[in-house]
Amino acid sequence: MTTTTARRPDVLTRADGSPIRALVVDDEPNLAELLATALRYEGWQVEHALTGHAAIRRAKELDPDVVVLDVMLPDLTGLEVLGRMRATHPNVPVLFLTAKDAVEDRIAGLTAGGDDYVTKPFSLEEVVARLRALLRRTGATTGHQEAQLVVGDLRMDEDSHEVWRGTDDIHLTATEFELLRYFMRNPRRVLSKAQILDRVWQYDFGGQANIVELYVSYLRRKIDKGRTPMLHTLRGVGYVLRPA
Amino acid sequence: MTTTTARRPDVLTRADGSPIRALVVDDEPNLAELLATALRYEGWQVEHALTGHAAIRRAKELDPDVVVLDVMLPDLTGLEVLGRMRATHPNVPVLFLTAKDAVEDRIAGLTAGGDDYVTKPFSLEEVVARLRALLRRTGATTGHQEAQLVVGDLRMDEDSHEVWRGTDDIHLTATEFELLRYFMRNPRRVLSKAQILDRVWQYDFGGQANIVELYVSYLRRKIDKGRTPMLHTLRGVGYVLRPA
DNA sequence: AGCGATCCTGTGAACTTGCTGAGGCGAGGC
DNA sequence: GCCTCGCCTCAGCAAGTTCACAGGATCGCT
Repeated sequence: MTTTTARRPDVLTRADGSPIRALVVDDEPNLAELLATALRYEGWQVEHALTGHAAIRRAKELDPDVVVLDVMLPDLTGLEVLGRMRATHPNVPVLFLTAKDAVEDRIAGLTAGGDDYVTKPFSLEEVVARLRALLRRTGATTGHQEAQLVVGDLRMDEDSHEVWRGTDDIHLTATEFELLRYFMRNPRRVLSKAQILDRVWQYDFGGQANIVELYVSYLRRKIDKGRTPMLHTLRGVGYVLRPA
Repeated sequence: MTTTTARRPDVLTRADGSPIRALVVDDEPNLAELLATALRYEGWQVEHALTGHAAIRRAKELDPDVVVLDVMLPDLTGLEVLGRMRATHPNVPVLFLTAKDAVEDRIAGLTAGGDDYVTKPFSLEEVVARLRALLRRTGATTGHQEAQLVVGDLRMDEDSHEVWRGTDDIHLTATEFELLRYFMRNPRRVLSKAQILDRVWQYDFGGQANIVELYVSYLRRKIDKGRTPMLHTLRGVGYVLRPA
């Protein structure tokens, strides 16, 4: 329970093999904690800051590989923080968090430098996926594979959102895609419905738990139908994706 | 972890392969930051100066390959800066930024030497495209291709603004052209509506977000109608241009 | 076998997202 | 000054997606 590395086949690291350093900037402690936990679980080293000024200061000390930045901070706007941070770290990629309905929450320029953003409420899988995409682009290294996830004859390209089983390509909706990505990032590992709900659905989802069963059912129809099944149910425990 | 190169197939570099050096001169910090971010994303090394005097000084030290110069600076006029800069760097190409309603004869004088200008508010794609055009003329090199972009049987000549699909030539309006250029510079890559809006529309565009859908619809009518579609929608994610 | 718990999936409603026709507005050409 | 063209808004429709619900199937246990 001490080591936090090599839990998964696809841990990203810095070029020298040391852990990715992430800086989370959000003034909402619960949300920041949620994010920090998820990122630590990726094997990354996480710091967090509550204000724009604190963020700029921490960035100087930490020299982070990636920054998660709420655009609505008590003291500075996202663009201001970005500008000041870019003065010392011109290339660090930033993932912005914005409210969905912040009416004309001017996002202008936020993605101009290849940065990205997600709207609240988000799912952790999505945040992690986008951070990984940003890191891949700026040269963090993974043991072996690149933007493709492969389990058995199942293949997923995270960048283009394409999925194949063998030679057939498979069209998935956004939610189905995220669910499958979660499975593919955790092959041969049993995932409970609660875990799935926490990772794949938005953090404020308040619906029925059987939504997971429903989507597993959709997925099976698309990836297992007429083939050797890869998605298995462990009654009372959860689901597992196993190579055929 | 600091490398910003080789993200795209068409990165411009200096003759010896080192990154392009750009100097951005504008007294408006947000705008300068926006430009710097976009140019860094092109893989260039960017410095910026807030005043004419600072610009002249930085130019001497930096020996830039290209300069982006606001004609309205607090201390000197564009012409003055240009003159002094040309004393030390007679050939460096300059892209001027001017207000829409600037006096035209002034600009005529400024661009006489093969330089170029764009009016504010501009779109990042336009600025980048013009800078690339200036650099091409002064001998910066790109890996392989020249002023032509090719994706599948789609072909675009950036200099002449001509576009062909197969043997048919296609007439596009200015906005359609920029949108397609953005797609063609990022083939097989999913582009979100936000990214597109950020890059292709003017930075102060405050209108309806569905303008992107509208123009994608126009583009499809012109390049995909009656053919194998190349422009695909990924619901909830964005659009992607894929060779047929 | 029988029983409860668990899981699967068809149905349909609500909602979201994307597409496109109609039309207003302004700039530029004639 | 009129006409054309390009840019854009708006609104309605179409299609795709998400989700609740509930009845039926399956499983594990006794």
